[in-house]
Parts: sequence; structure tokens; C-alpha cells
Amino acid sequence: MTKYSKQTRLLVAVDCIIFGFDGESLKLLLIQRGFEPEKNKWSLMGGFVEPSETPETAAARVLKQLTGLEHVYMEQMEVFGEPNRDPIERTISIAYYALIDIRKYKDQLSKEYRAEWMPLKEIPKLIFDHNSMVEHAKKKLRYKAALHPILFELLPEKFTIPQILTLYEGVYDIVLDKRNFNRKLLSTGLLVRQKDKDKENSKKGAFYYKLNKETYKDKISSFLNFIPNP
Amino acid sequence: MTKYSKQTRLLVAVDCIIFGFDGESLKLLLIQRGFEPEKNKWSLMGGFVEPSETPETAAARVLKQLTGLEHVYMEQMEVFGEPNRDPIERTISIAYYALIDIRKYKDQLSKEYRAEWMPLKEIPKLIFDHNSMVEHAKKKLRYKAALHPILFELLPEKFTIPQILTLYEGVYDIVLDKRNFNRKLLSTGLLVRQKDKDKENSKKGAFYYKLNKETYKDKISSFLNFIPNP
DNA sequence: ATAAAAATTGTCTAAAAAACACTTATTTAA
DNA sequence: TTAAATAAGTGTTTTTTAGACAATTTTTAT
Repeated sequence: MTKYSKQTRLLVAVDCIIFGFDGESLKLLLIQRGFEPEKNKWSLMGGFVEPSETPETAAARVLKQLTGLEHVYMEQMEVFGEPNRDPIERTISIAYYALIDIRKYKDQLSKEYRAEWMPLKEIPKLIFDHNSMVEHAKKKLRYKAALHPILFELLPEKFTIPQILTLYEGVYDIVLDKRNFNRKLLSTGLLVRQKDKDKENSKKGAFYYKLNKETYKDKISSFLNFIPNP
Repeated sequence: MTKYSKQTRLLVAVDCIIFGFDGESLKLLLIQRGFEPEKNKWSLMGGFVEPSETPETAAARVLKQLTGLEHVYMEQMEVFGEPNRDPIERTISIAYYALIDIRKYKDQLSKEYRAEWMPLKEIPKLIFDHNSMVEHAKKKLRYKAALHPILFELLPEKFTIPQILTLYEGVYDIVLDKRNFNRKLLSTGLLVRQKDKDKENSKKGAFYYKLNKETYKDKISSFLNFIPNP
């Protein structure tokens, strides 16, 4: 029956690096742990993989507990498995990153947890190897977004081109030429211009766009080269 | 002390998708299991992560047991965690892929295991979800090699340009224009022409090249676009 | 009416990719 | 020795894409 009886079983966790955008800057959703060990320390949201769950399911559950969100863009990133990464007991952690439009769920953040959006540029010291996870996630996000249109997952359903520009500039910490960016973006065929404008951020107002979901599904896995020399 | 006492521990394994090239076609290193369960079935090489090991260490150990090889190009791919993927007992598997020059190690394959190089186009039914792992690895290899010069890991120290061309054509199952490919390859500055020629494959003979290790380290993570519309 | 602020639009230049075919070196067979 | 066969090696033109660069439009506030 149990053919693997001599093997050691290990704790398996998931940790979620949750990126959010509020129209101005990129942020990470962090929690202040309300319990020992490492009480009051800042941390990524995580949890253990339960017997009936896939790691993906576990990550989705963890995300839902914290944010109330389901069906969010989430991708498996990397396994962190240093034997001593968790000082309490050896735990292998599968890291996921998620992309969220902050405004859409501002009031849904579970009050059970002390969760907070923190600017990506001001991340505090986190527990265990979580800072390293965040660095890896930033790198992976930059890599992926340079080639695939995933950053739209951070925006509301209707968005403007200046908003996307700000987002890309934030993710890569660069300044882009808006004329060239505009042309490149529209040439993908991903965007559909709406008739109304966003008048909140300028006098003239900027046209809203929506994603063309058909084209989006096709192009999510093709190479689009949004960023020069990524 | 044990703060996580209520959590379930799981078996954690590594499985290696080992790609090899012999100058003609891409192959995978598979083993025929010599023990139950699934005795005599074809399988990837795998093993359990031991208490003192990182998953990377475990994957390297497994690779060494099978091939005698160390310091091989190996990359973490993806976690496979379906609760029922292993019918004996729940096991989470971290999949790695490795790239090897077949000829270099032809005679080193451990006789302890019944290992065999099988053409990538004729992979038999494998145990568990190993066929799915292979598919994911093929996809990942294609993705990565389209942008980064990793396929050199499949070639001997000295190689010819026609050999590389064959390799790329094999990986992507396409025909490339040798003039354009040649120019693109040489323009990377990755190759150093040797004075001698390989006279085995043609009358005229093809110049040997070696990797410029300095340039290689710099460019392994930059985007090179070897393949049109990958 | 005018100034201010941000959105929108277009052209020209440079670089990279793609299409395309002939020449060279060598061996082998007539 | 000469000719045929084989694969390696090399250049040019065209097309496409990326990059640099500035003026105009729309609306609100003074």
C-alpha cells in the first residue's frame, strides 16, 4: 500500500505576491501578522496546501481570504525551498504572483487580516525570505509584461491610454515616448475606443478604451515587445 | 515549538525532463522503472526531496545518479500538484528541465538504471502525469530558447554553424534561412571561430566555433530574438 | 478673451528583419 | 585530369519596425 513509507513528508505552503495599481503607482498587498510566530511583522499572504487542494487552489483560497477576490490573474512563479527558510519547521513554499485593480476591491479587503497596500518602492523588511520572493516577482513581472499584455489585469475594465502609459512607466521605472507608445499599443488591435471620456484627470479628457477580449485571448501568449531592450 | 502541528505534511518530489542532442535530433532521457509500482513502465527520472536538501540539490542529485553528470544546465520549470497525480500517495512534484550534449556522456549513463535516449517525436506513454510534464517542458524550452542562447548547452564545446542550425530547426520544427540565421548568430558576438574544421559531415568541412564565455554570461539573460514570431 | 493643462496626432530617420542566389572548397568517380 | 557532386560560406536589396522629434486640439479656469 504505502510504497513511499521511508520518505520524509514536508510542509508545503503557498505565498502570494499581490501586485496592485491604483492609477498612480504600483503597490503590494502585505499583511501584519496577528499571531506568533513573527507577530506584528509584515509578511506576504500565505497558507498551507491542504490534502484535497492543488497548489493553485490553495493560492486562490488564500487570495480570497485576504481580498474576497476570485478569478484573479494569478501565475505560478517559483518554488522557494531552502531547508531553513522557515525557522519553525521546514516548509517548502510555492510562490504565486497576482495582478489586481486596487480601486475595484478597495473595500473588500478582509478585516480579519491587517492587510495594507504598500508602495512597491517602500516595502519594509518582511519575514523569512519574503523580500527575496518580492524581488523575484518584480523581475518576473517585468520580464513577462515586456512581451505579453498582462498589465491590463491591473487596470479597470475601462481605462485610458495615459493610464496605461503611467502603469508601464511605473513597472519599468522609465519614461516612455507617448507618441511611440501610443502607436505601438493601438497597432496591436487589443484596444477598442469607447465613446465617453475620463474627465477626472484632465480638462480635455482622455478617451476610454476597453480590451478586445477576442484579440486579447489570441495575443496573451504572443510576443508583443512593449518595452525597448527589456 | 511546533507551531504548525495541525498541518498535513506532503511528499515532495522532483522530476527531471532531460533534453539531449546528438547532432541529429532532439531526444529525451527516459528510464524503465525496475521496481514497483509501475514496474517496466517508462518514466522521467525523479526522486524525493530529502530533509537536508533544497529542491535544486535534489534535482541535481537525481541527475547525477542517472547520468553521472554534474554542473549541467538545469532550470526549475513548474510544480505539478494535482492531489491524485500519484495513485500511491499524494506527491507534489517540482519539475526541472536539463540540457545535455548526448555524445559527451554516452557511456556514463548509470547502468543501475535502464535509461535510454528516446527521440522527442516518439515519446511513449509515461507514468503518472509525466507526458504532460514533457509537453510543458517542450513549450518552455521553445519559449526560452527563442530569446536566450541556451541551446548551446546541448552542443559540444566545439561546434559548427550548420550544427546549430540543425538544432534550432529541430527544436522549433521549422526550416530557417541559413544566410539570415548565420548573420544573426555571428552578430551576437557569442561565437569565436576556431582554426580547424569539422570534416566529418561534408567534403568542404565547416569551421568549428567555441562560445565566448564572457559574452555568453552577459547575454544569457538578454533578449536575442533568434526565432521569427516564436 | 486668454492662459493653462493635458490629450492627441504625424513625419522623418535609422536599424533590424526578411527575401533571395551565387561562389567556394573539397572529394570522388568518370 | 577533369568533371560532377555536395555542403559551406558569403552579399545585396527590400520591407518592416523602432526611434527621435513638436505642433495642434480640447476644455476649464482666470
